[in-house]
Amino acid sequence: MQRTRFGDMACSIARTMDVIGEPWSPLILRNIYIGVTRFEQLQQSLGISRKVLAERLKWLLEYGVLERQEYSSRPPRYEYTLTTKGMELCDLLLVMVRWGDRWLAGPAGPPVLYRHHACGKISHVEPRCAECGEPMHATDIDVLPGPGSDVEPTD
Amino acid sequence: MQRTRFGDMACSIARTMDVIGEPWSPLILRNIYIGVTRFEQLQQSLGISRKVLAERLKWLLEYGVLERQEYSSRPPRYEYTLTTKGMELCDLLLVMVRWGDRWLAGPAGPPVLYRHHACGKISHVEPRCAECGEPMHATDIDVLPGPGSDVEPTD
DNA sequence: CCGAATGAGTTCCCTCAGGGAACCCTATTG
DNA sequence: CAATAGGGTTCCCTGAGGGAACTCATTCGG
Repeated sequence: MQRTRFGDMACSIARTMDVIGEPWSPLILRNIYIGVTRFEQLQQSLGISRKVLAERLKWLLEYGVLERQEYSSRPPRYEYTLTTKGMELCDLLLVMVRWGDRWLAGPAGPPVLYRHHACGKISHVEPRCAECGEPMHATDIDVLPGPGSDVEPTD
Repeated sequence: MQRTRFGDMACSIARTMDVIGEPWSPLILRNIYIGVTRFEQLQQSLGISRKVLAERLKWLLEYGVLERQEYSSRPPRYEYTLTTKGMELCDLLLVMVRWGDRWLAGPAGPPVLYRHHACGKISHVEPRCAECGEPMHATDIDVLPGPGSDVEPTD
C-alpha cells in the first residue's frame, strides 16, 4: 500500500505500521469499536473518501483485523466487526489516546473519557511490565536482539 | 502533511496520527531512541529518501517530539534527540512492538527483545488501569464524552 | 407501476506527497 | 588542491489520496 514495503522489515514497529500506518486506519478501527460498523456510516462520520475507505476496509480484512458480516441478503448489506486481532489493536489506540490527551488536548481537555469496568473510575492506560507489574516505560528497558532479528540490517 | 487535517479533529487518536501517522515517523523515533541520531545514519539505516527524512525531522521538531543539538560547529553538524514528549511516544512504540510480535512475527519469533530494568527479565508491556492497576483492555471500558468533545460530530 | 431512496461499492480525473538521484555548501583531511 | 563527510535542497516522475459521479440490486411511497 505504501511506497516502501514496511511489512517485510524485521521490525515489529514497521510491520504494525504496515497494517495501520496510514492515518485513516486507526480512526476506522475506533469507529467500528464504538459501533459505527457500516460503510455508509463510516464514510459519513469520518468524512473519508469512499474510494479510500473501500481500500482500507479491504486491507484490514486481508490482515484479519476486521471481519465482514452480512446483515441482509438481497440486497446484500454488510457490517464490519473487529476480530480478536483487531480488538487488541484497540489497546494500542488507547495508548495513542493517552499520549494525545497528555500532549495535544489543549485547554478544553480530552475529547473522550474512559471508564474502567473493573473499578468504575474514569482512568487511562499505563504501560506495565508483564513480568513484575511495575511501570515499564521506554526509559526503563534495555533493547536486545531477538530470534527473528535475522539478516536485515534495518533492525 | 497529510491531505486531510487530522490535527484539527476533536479526537486524540487523530491528533496523535497527525504527528506520527505516517509510517516513517515511528521508525525514525525508534532509531533515535536506540542511538541513531544523525541525519546520515538515519537515512542509511532506514533506507528512507533524504527528502522525506528532512521533512519528517522538521515536522517532529516543530511538534516538540525531537530536539536538535549541534555537536560540531564549523562545519555545523547536528544530532537529534528525544524530548520528554518524544520519549513518551516511545512508550507507544513498545505497545506497537507488542502487537506486532504477537500477530505478525511469524515462526522466527520477535526481532527484538526488551529487558525491564526493574526486574531484569525479558518482558513486554501490558496496559493497566492507572487507577486500580488491573489490566485495562479495549474490552474492559466504557467510552464517555469528555470536556473537549465540542462541536465536532467526528467525535 | 413508476420514481425515489438506500447501501455498498467502483470509476474517473486531478493534485500533491513519496522515491530517487543529483546537486550544493562548508570544512577537514591527505 | 582534490577528495571526503555531513546535512541538507532541488528536480522530476509516479502513484496514492480526495472528490464527484456512476452502478447495481432492492425496497418503499404514492
